[in-house]
Amino acid sequence: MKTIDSIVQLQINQDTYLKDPESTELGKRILEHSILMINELGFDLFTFKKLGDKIGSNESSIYRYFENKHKLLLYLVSWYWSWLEYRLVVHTFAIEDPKKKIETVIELINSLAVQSPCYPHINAGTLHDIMIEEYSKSYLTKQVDRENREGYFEVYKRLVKRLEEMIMAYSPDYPHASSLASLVYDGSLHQGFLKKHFPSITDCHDQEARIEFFKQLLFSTLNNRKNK
Amino acid sequence: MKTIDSIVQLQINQDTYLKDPESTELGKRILEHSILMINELGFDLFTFKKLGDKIGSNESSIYRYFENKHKLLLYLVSWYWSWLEYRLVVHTFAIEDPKKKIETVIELINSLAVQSPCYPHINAGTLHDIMIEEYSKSYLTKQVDRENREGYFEVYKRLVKRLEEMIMAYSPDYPHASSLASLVYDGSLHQGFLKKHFPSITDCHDQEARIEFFKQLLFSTLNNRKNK
DNA sequence: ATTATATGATAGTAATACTATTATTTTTGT
DNA sequence: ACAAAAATAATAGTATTACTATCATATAAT
Repeated sequence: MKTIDSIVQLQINQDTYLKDPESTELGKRILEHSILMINELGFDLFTFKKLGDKIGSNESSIYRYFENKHKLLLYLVSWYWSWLEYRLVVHTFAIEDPKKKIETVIELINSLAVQSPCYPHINAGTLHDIMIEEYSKSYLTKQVDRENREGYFEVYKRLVKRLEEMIMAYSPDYPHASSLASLVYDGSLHQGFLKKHFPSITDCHDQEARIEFFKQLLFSTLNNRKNK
Repeated sequence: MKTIDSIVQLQINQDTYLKDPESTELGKRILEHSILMINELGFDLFTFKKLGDKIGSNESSIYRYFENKHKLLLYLVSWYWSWLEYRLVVHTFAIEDPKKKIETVIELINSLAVQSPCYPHINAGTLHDIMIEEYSKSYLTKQVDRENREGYFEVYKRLVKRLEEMIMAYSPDYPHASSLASLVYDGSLHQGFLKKHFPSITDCHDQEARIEFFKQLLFSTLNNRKNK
């Protein structure tokens, strides 16, 4: 019997691509190897030319799938958040206890990425590394406001709002639920970066430590407020 | 009588520049207008050619001060952190109460940048905006480990450690002092970005709200631990 | 067998991120 | 005031990037 995960299709914003990369073999090769290459070279040194050479295809063919590498990054980022959102919903839906719900979210955000059976060409672990090293570049641009209006960041904002709602369910009188929620998402990736490159300014040297850190942070903040 | 701030010279890592931009008029013009231009165009579209045109100087002359625009960004970032470090030390040195010390740091990090009288050509407000929009790009590179070894991020790490020490003085048994400290620095800039571009996922719509948010976050976390 | 459609190969453009060389101006030391 | 040194400007040139355009070929669908 198939697991639920292996029948799930993720919806990615159609404006990120010209031609759906999931619809062809070449498209999937583009996704697979762009993830590996961005991780190897870094986003700045990654080019469609190099990717074409790697997969034995032509630069011009890749341009038929993605307008440019920025859009490809937006695609990958959306894919990552969509996959996390799916797992988050599945894992928290049936939970009644608001505290347990929040704990589960923190665990999911900070766990090493789980591979999706439906997308064997997308290496979730490598994609998670890209999120740590390159994610900010997808929104630290001069076009961020236009792209935001055009809906490129919807999944991410929805994810933050889901956590925000859980926080409000747990502590209705806490006044900074959305800042706290966005802090957990951004902070988790940032602590992941520090662990790799600036270990002297973080104590979260593995995912367990990170989970502990954020759980304690969040519940102290909320409980303290409660008793106020 | 001169204020103390107007006799202070900031020490910037000498490897960020080829020729000290503070030593000449042209150097100061480079600093002044690079800040304005990076803010206007964004770091990605900013080039030495455009800067040269703007200040009526030649591209090649700018290359004599900075190896490339990445090094210039490292310079500006170091300048920002150095100026904050200086103000932080001055404002907290004489404070005895560990709680008051931490509160002061959070206020300084989240206050609109104060102009340095010694550096009229460096617009601290604009530089703060650059920190919000471009700072991450200074370390999200493939050379980050080498550059870290070469000392380019020392001021920043020292700043984090200063807050870390204050946290430990306040709560010696808290196990995540450095992660909490780095979270405050990174989180403050990130909340600043959200306010500008993704206002729906933050409640910190002005600096007072941000200060309140981080103070409450930090002291709840630490106090909860204390009573444990 | 014909025709769409997808992919590949090639060429070309403007901009970027420089390096190198030479000319001109400014500063300074005597 | 003048020569030497230092700083800056002007010009040219290179490899790479980020594309666009055109045309050829392979594959699939009717």
